[in-house]
Amino acid sequence: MKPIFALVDCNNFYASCEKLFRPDLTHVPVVVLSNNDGCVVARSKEVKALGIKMGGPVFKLKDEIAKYGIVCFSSNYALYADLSNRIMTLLEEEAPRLEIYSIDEAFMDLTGVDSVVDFESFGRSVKHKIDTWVGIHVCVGIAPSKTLAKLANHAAKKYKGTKGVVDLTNRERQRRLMALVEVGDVWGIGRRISEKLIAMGIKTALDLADADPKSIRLKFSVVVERTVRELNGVSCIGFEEAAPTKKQIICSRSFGERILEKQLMREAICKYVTRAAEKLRGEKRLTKSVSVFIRTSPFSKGEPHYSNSMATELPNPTDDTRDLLEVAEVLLDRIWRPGHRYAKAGVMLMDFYEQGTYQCDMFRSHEGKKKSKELMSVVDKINHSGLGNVFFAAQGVTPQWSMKREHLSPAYTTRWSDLKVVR
DNA sequence: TCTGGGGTCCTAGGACCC
DNA sequence: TCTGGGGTCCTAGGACCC
Repeated sequence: MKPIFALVDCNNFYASCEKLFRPDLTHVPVVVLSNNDGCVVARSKEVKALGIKMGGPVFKLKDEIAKYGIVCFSSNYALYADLSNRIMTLLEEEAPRLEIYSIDEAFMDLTGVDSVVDFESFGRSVKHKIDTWVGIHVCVGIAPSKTLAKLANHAAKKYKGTKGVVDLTNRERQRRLMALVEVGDVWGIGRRISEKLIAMGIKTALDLADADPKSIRLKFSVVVERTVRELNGVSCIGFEEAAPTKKQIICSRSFGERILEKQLMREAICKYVTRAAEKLRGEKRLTKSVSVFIRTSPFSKGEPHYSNSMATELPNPTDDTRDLLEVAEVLLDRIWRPGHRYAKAGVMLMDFYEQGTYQCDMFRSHEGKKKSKELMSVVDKINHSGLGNVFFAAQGVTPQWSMKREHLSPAYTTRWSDLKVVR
């Protein structure tokens, strides 16, 4: 049977989450900022209507923010993740199979569903449920490939008449829509490739669908060839129900203030190592490779730039924070150059092994490994319980370098004291 | 003064081997 | 003077996504 996909995508997700608990902001333009309150990462529909672009640095938007009374929020990932979980849980009840694609969108496998109910009615009932049970509005696009489902969702968002649901299983309808969509709006076609396509005279999604897949492959890559086939209703990107295991883990941050002292940088690196190790244990994996990078701001003029990274192999795969801290500090010693104003640093883990599959060397006792496992699981348990926070002293107690979050909303859904009160 | 963070996949080219 | 062919592995860089 030919597969059918639905893409459910939340409207202006982060901005909608912030508005959910602030009815006074219902029709007010709202933006959500990146870490350090640096760039705009989400916009409410009022802000989009003002023509304000995604990703722009906030300091360049100061005039517009004042002029239109735009309300700014620092990103509050605990809130967004919690609302995302509620939505995904409801979606799981609706479809036999669900692929959670990102924090605010998921693919549903609707293959065969039309023997029970037509696709559009199905989409409408899903939308109604999320809209009313969670209060976050979603759009639904339905089509025989993921790329077309993305396109259908794009149309559901753009055209009011669709009321948020588009069934794009009909070929004629697919072609009519594709003729209206710019090639750069197709999933998988970014800025670089769309520039090249336009120069070749391929301007719309339909032009791309009608291009010869073989010659597209020669000029670009198999990835773009796949997109051409997907636009023609041939599903090349399959359904992935289980989240694939991670191949690398990165923890990096820009600093709230520039770092000049090595001791402060050491604290930051230790903090990132600790977080990365927690994620690694969450993935139930061991790592054999650690890398550390530090850099000055690429934007600052009139000061020397410095950027460096270094990686190392561990003798044995590990998930013990202490092992990782030890090598990370050595790496930092080797790349640290005094006299720079550092803006960002990070830690990357890669080369993962499943727990229990690696042949360990004979110098590390079995007893030692067991102790390490127990210690790490106690640390993780305490930190997840909300009862307290234990950490390694190396990361510092009161970091001066932590990020700026001057417009943070309360933890409405994850902290008792921040619960919304209705009077 | 102030420009995010975390991922994946593909390709080309070099090193090395027989 | 003549200077192959085929394969693998690794890495860096580019491109994309949310």
